[in-house]
Amino acid sequence: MPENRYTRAKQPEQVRRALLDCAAAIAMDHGVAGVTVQAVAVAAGVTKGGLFHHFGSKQALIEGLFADLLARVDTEIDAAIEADPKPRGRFTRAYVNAVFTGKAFGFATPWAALSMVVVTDPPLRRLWNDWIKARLKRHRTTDDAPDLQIVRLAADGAWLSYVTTGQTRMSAELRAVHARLLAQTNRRR
Amino acid sequence: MPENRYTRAKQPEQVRRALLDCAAAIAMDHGVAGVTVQAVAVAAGVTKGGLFHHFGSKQALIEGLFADLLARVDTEIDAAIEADPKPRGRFTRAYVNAVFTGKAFGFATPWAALSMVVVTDPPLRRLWNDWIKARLKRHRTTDDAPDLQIVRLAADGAWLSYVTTGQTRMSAELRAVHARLLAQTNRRR
DNA sequence: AGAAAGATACCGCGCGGTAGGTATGTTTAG
DNA sequence: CTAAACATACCTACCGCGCGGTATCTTTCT
Repeated sequence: MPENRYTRAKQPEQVRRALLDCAAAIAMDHGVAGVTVQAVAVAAGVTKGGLFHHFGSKQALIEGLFADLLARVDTEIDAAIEADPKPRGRFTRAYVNAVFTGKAFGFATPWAALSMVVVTDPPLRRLWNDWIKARLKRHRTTDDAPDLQIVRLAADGAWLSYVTTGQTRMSAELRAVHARLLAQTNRRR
Repeated sequence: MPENRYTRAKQPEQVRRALLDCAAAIAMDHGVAGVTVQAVAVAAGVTKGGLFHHFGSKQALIEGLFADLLARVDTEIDAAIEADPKPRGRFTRAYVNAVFTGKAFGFATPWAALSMVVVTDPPLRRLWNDWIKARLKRHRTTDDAPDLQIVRLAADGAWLSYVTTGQTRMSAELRAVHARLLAQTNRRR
């Protein structure tokens, strides 16, 4: 039964998306170590060779995934900022909300797994640093204050705590922290 | 030239220590991915077989390293607490100082590399969770307050920020955060 | 003598990556 | 209009390497 396997519809865009999404999904529930070229390829219904056609190396795949995630975060945060009537702390609030309840890099997202390799991997680290640096510069008129910085750091810490506990749902304690941090961005100091 | 290779002085304690220290050193400047059984063994001047005599598996080695680090942190924090005259926020202050300037798991320690795998590795995660949980319970009379929790979270966030920037020295900005967090533990609320 | 400490040699596996083929699409010459 | 010519997308099969781990032997300590 020599059924021909070369019958795939050619939709490079869709395949690329599928590869990215599958990589994210695998990173999410098998850990970043589970993100092997093979696994991603078969999950996307493609072979390894096909994957390497879109991404020249595993590194390229990871960076692509990372960039994609950052892009989503960007749109999410921009939307939140635009909807925020109060100038001061706009970005910080958007950031905190993104971390705690965001669809892009909140809890229970591929971000959790990926951000770990960010620490290890210099190229990825650069991408992240550039991103946060650019955002801070862009919002320096509304968010450049020591107390807001601490709020953002605490959000990072909360996120880290959440990740290390490995819970799937957010604890009441963390929700309380969330509320408290938001309040802190509104308080006059 | 049949030079005899079995000339090692037998000091198992020292070898064990060397293995742990070398593993830490490698994790520190080659990343956690560089911590291979072979690399650790040769760095400690031992063969793989020798290593496996002390640690039955790689996992055991990692856990041993982790436990060792935690023990150092413990003594460091205990000392700091004992030297602190003011009851409220004792542990939080000790924790913050440990994170920012501590010898055990401050910046530029093997902790940076290791803490990343803590997130990934369930057994290690348990060890960490148990540790912090026990400490918090132990100091609940002095450090169980929402504002102190936020201070600790911010310290974690600062540590994360430091690690992701990959700097070897602490920036002036982070030093300012350090001071600010310490001050926050003393403030009456 | 016997156990602990360590050395040597070897294995299987799964990984990232490559080589070369075959379909499907797009452009262009007659 | 059509068919050759080329480019893109994807597949199959394979490779080398380095890893964690094991089996077995030799030396040293008590």
